[in-house]
Amino acid sequence: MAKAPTVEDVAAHAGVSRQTVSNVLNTPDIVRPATKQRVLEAIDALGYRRHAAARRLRLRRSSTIGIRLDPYVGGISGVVLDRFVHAITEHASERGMRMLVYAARSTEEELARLSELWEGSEIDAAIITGTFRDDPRVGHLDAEGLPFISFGRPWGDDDIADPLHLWVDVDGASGTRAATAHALGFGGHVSFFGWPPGSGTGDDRERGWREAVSAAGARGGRVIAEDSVPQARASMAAALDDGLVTDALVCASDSLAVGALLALGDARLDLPVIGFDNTPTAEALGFSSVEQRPEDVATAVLELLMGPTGDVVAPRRLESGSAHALITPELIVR
Amino acid sequence: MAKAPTVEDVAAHAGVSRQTVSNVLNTPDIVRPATKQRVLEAIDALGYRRHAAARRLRLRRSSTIGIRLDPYVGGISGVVLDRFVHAITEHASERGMRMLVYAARSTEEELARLSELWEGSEIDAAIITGTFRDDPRVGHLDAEGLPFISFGRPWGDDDIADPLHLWVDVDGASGTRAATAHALGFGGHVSFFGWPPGSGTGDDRERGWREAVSAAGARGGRVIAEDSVPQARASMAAALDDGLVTDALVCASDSLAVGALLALGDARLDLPVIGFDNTPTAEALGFSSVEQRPEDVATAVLELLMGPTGDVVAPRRLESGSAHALITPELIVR
DNA sequence: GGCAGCAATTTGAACGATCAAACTCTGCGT
DNA sequence: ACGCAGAGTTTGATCGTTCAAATTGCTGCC
Repeated sequence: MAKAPTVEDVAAHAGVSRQTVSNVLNTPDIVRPATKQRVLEAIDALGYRRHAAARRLRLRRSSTIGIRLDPYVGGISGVVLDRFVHAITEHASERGMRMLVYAARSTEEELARLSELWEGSEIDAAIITGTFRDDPRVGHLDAEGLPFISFGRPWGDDDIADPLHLWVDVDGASGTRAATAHALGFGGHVSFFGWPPGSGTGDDRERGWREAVSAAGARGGRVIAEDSVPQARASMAAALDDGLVTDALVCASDSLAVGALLALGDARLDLPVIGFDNTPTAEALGFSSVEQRPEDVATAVLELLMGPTGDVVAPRRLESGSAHALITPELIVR
Repeated sequence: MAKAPTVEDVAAHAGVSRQTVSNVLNTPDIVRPATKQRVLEAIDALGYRRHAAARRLRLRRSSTIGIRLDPYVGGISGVVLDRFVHAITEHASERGMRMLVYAARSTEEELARLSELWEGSEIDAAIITGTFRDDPRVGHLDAEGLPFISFGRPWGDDDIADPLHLWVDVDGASGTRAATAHALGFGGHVSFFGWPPGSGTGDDRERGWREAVSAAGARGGRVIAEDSVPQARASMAAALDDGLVTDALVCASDSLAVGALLALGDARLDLPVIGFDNTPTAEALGFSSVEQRPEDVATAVLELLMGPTGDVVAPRRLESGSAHALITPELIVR
């Protein structure tokens, strides 16, 4: 292809100067309409497009956001993140932003990559996911001065009133509450199938079930397993052997739900099982599941990071109550 | 944070000139060891990092590759692509390349986005996926002069001897051949569950089964369904009603396999089912499946696009037989 | 007529890196 | 003593854009 045209070429073609072309693109209001018209025609005629690198150099901003692609670990649940990444890419593009992805196998590697990208001015901000209590990434990124936001709350003592950083999360308790309310339509004994206690996310989801059950004056048991189908199947099989009788089952994840369904099948039992994450597997096997709404998460993330309509990174201030967004998930009934 | 140091700052700190610092970074061999040492120490002391935008502007190359994030359409199979994207991100980073993702809802939108990125010098090359016969993207990208490679073959009359563009694909026939060979261990009647004819990928996978069955002097039927679990379940139920008797089943996808398993369960039948793509669902439900090896695909893609070890985009020439790579998939037995 | 005031446009400089050409220094042969 | 080769290093120019300051052209007013 021929050399790409520059502002100078456009200027010559339109019979104006460099800066006027720049003004047409950046501050069109200060250019006389007739001139603007001529410049726009020249841009069109030459097929001019701003050179991204030159612009970035001059503006000292890359208009790019970094996000990690998590390693594939097998299992069912990468999908929520993948959908989130897709949604954020779409919305970022609408605001003139680009998404740069990086791969990392560990938190240390992730921080190394992020420092590299930030110090090399390749990104203006980062989105981190799967935050946990006392997450080392928070301190590190704060120290580097890299603006960031997390999908996942800090899980501090009071993450809402005393925000340590910007975050967006899904209200897990609300999801299991809705699931439990729906499940109670099948009978008064609704059990919960969750993860070992200690994970913020898991405890939150269990709380929703507990609240809904007690609010309805109903009852239910609680079964625990690690988040893998075989382990879930085994745990649930044991629980059934031990005489767990229940009218419906609310699960902390679709993996647990699949394991439960398999165990129920083995025991020739059939009862409603509700999963969490609404993965393709839930859709394929046809069980109900709580949908995290990654689209809404993506919108909220950009709003906190760039303001309601801006096209530059301008993180919301860390003030009590306004530094986060809590998305209400939706129960998909099947 | 303080202003990031530049080459000039490093130079001053080390008592040398701009260019010497640049030489230490780019052509270390021509710098005297003692000088190099001093410069490296200065770089370390100041925490210097090259400014990506400045470098890109001067070098007229972005060291960035664009790849589309496919919209989430539901169903089971986005996973292969996600794993591929992850793998390519990892390997690209090892070669000093970055991956920029973009979202598009249609082929037209994809081309618009790619033109934008290419004309704005944001990317040096693109990777497209899911190519089909007479894919409009090929002509368009060729016309624009954007170097690209596809994951998925062109499906032309002779895509190997007369390459239209660079491509890497998985040898589907080889996968189903292996699956069928394994299935024949369960009896001499192995059937194939595939998609309606006409899709290159589907026909290719069917061919592998056909070849393996006839090579073994065995027999088998052929059932067809669209790639969705409910449709697969219905088609397979009908086939079973019609008296399809078989010792094992080889499927064109994990979606079909899940549908088949559900139909078999309904009919109280139990026979080995082998899927394709080795999705998390196959792992979760515990059926065998053909693994596409996205890692190998990623390596091959970069090799064709950048040469065996280069760190610049330098597409392989379009010569018969050397413009593609065909990856042999692996049967995962469960 | 002359000039203030303003809008529209132009010119010079800068962003931070690398290439190409110019320069310095040492060692060696004559 | 002089010139030359070559390694090592420095200086000037450039990539394409935007900011800041300077310039031009016009209107209205005294």
